[in-house]
Amino acid sequence: MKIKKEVTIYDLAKELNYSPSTISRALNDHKSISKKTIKVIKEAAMEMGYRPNNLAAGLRNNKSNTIGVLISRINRPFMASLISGIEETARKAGYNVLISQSNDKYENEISNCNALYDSRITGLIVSLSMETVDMGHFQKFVDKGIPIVFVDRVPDNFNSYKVVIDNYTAGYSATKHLIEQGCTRIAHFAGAQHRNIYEERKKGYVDALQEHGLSVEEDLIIHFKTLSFEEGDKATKKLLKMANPPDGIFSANDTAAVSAIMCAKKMGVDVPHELAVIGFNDDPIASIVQPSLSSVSHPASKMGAISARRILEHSGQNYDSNLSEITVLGTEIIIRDSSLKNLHVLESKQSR
Amino acid sequence: MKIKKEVTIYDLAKELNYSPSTISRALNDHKSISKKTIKVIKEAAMEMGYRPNNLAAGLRNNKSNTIGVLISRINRPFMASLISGIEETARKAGYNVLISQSNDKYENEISNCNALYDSRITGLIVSLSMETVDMGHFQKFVDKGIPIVFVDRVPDNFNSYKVVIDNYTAGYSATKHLIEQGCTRIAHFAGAQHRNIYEERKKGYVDALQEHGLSVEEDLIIHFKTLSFEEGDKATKKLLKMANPPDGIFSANDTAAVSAIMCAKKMGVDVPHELAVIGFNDDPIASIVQPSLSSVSHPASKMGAISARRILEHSGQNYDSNLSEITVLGTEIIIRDSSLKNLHVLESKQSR
DNA sequence: ATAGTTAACGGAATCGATTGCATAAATTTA
DNA sequence: TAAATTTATGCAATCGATTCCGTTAACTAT
Repeated sequence: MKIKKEVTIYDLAKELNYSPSTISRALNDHKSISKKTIKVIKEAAMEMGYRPNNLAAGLRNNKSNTIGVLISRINRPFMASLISGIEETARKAGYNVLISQSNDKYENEISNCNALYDSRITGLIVSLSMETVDMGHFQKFVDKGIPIVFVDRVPDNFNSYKVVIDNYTAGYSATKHLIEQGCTRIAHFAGAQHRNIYEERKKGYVDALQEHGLSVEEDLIIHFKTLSFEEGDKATKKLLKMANPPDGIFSANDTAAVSAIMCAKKMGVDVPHELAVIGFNDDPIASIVQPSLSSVSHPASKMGAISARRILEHSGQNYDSNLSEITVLGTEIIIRDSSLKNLHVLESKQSR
Repeated sequence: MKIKKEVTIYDLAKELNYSPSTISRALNDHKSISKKTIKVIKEAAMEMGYRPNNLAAGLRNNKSNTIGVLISRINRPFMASLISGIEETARKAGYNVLISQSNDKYENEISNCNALYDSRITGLIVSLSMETVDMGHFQKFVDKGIPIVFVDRVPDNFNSYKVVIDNYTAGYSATKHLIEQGCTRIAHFAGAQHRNIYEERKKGYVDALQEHGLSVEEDLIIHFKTLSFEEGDKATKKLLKMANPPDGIFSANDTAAVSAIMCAKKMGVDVPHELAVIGFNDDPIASIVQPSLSSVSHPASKMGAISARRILEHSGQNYDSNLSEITVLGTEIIIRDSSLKNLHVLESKQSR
């Protein structure tokens, strides 16, 4: 197999009798090169099959036109959509996207962080691992002036760009929705409380209860480790066996919410009339499960796009150094069957 | 904000009174450097916070220890798991992963392909876009000796590594399963026939019918464009309204299969007794929908891991140049409620 | 017409790691 | 002990693009 040699700006220079400097400038539309020369050079470059060597340029400029992404897991609907949004935006601007997953392990987050750092990424987009508390591994980026955008799972003790949703309001609204549907004993499937998103969702839940004159019962707040299907199943079983079981559940994610629905059905508990359920994320499963799951929809892809744009803006020319800019996006309560008690009441009235 | 300067091998050389060559060799465990010197240099490197500059090394070696991934869409369960497998394997070997999605557009595939090429990736992992027919854009990789691994959606006219599942057998088995459950008029939701996976699944379907003495009716084979939920809903409606409707459906993906189940329920057709359904991919929704969807499970993450390993092996030293190595993985029929007629028959017999 | 500008381009250093070749020292062999 | 190896290290070119600093020529202003 013959290996073709790559065309460089030196080859172009020789061919066209220009210096490499001129070639380089022409290819970058430098103002001090005449339009005519630029045209000639670009055409020759095209014809000779010239392709820029990003590594060489990166070495010289000490950056690689690459955005690094550091997340917990790729194969979660939210994360996949997030990446999708990042990739789309980045690529349109001619940037590459490097991904790495921590699998929610602090150690992996550190080593991936270092690997991305070594790759001279232009900026870093992070959704923290479940375990992460100390933020030391991100300091080197700050020291080097490399922008970091935290998405969704963000730290509260680190000054940087942040792109989040209003978890508090979402939690409040979801809970309020259940209250409006007539629930009076609402349980909450809470995530790890050192992660902002879960803490805020819980706060919204608590405040909604209190502001509507309902008591907050610790028994009804289940603290999950991973909000998995299994955990949800177990928690639901326990709740429904209580002497005074809840009539509603606000789950901090959809996986656990779906497990609650399925567990309730298995136990002969009617959803939504005996137990109304609302989840979080609006995963694809939410509209498939029966009764379909009400949920809070998350603009995942948009969050990715915005995060990428933050980095592009930061490395652009007209960049206004305001490192702690926080973007808060709205959410939407998607009401489906799992929480719709009122309508049904209405219907049964009509059918009498 | 103060920007810290990076430590290079020259800094180490000056500090330790060695030449940069020695530093470089020591850091790479070159045999011609004494273990003592290596130890001294590595410790100093650690202490001074040295981090290798991948761009410089990449420029010199004309490769970047990076695996490029070119897929249609990230936010599909199968693809997300595939990437997850690639990333995990690559990172363990110290490789980075660059991702790009074509959104199933031929044009995007070409431009992403070029972008990855320009990034001097060590190898490329591809799952073809729905539109791709011509393979010209991959030739430059071959010319440069850069390995390409096609995964899942592979070409049949291009000599390269391939990692696939046995789609024919899977299609055959899925159809056979329906036949064994007593179905006699089995419809097929077929994908774009120029993509190997869909063509082979259909072939398996056709052969299974014929070998079991069932006729192949063109009316029962619906050719989809994207196998979306909407398409599936429409197709199911049409099928069930036929004078002689099918009693089984083998769908080439789960999305369309789920839509069939939901459509049938809406139309009052009992699944599985009046209509048995089996899908493909074993997406998370398969176990959530009711009745739960039988499906063919795809070892997505494993396929990703194997693909990555192919590239690592290729660029390793003891590489045996056998460019057309094809890996075929097995699949598993996951039987759930949507296709289980026999058991039910048994149960109803017992209950008499 | 002469000084002052501007436009268009070239020279050469630079980014940081790698490596073929050369050399010096240490060790073994004859 | 001289010669032949082996071991450990240094020199300097190289990868390809970028950019600071000139330099020349053409052009403008006074």
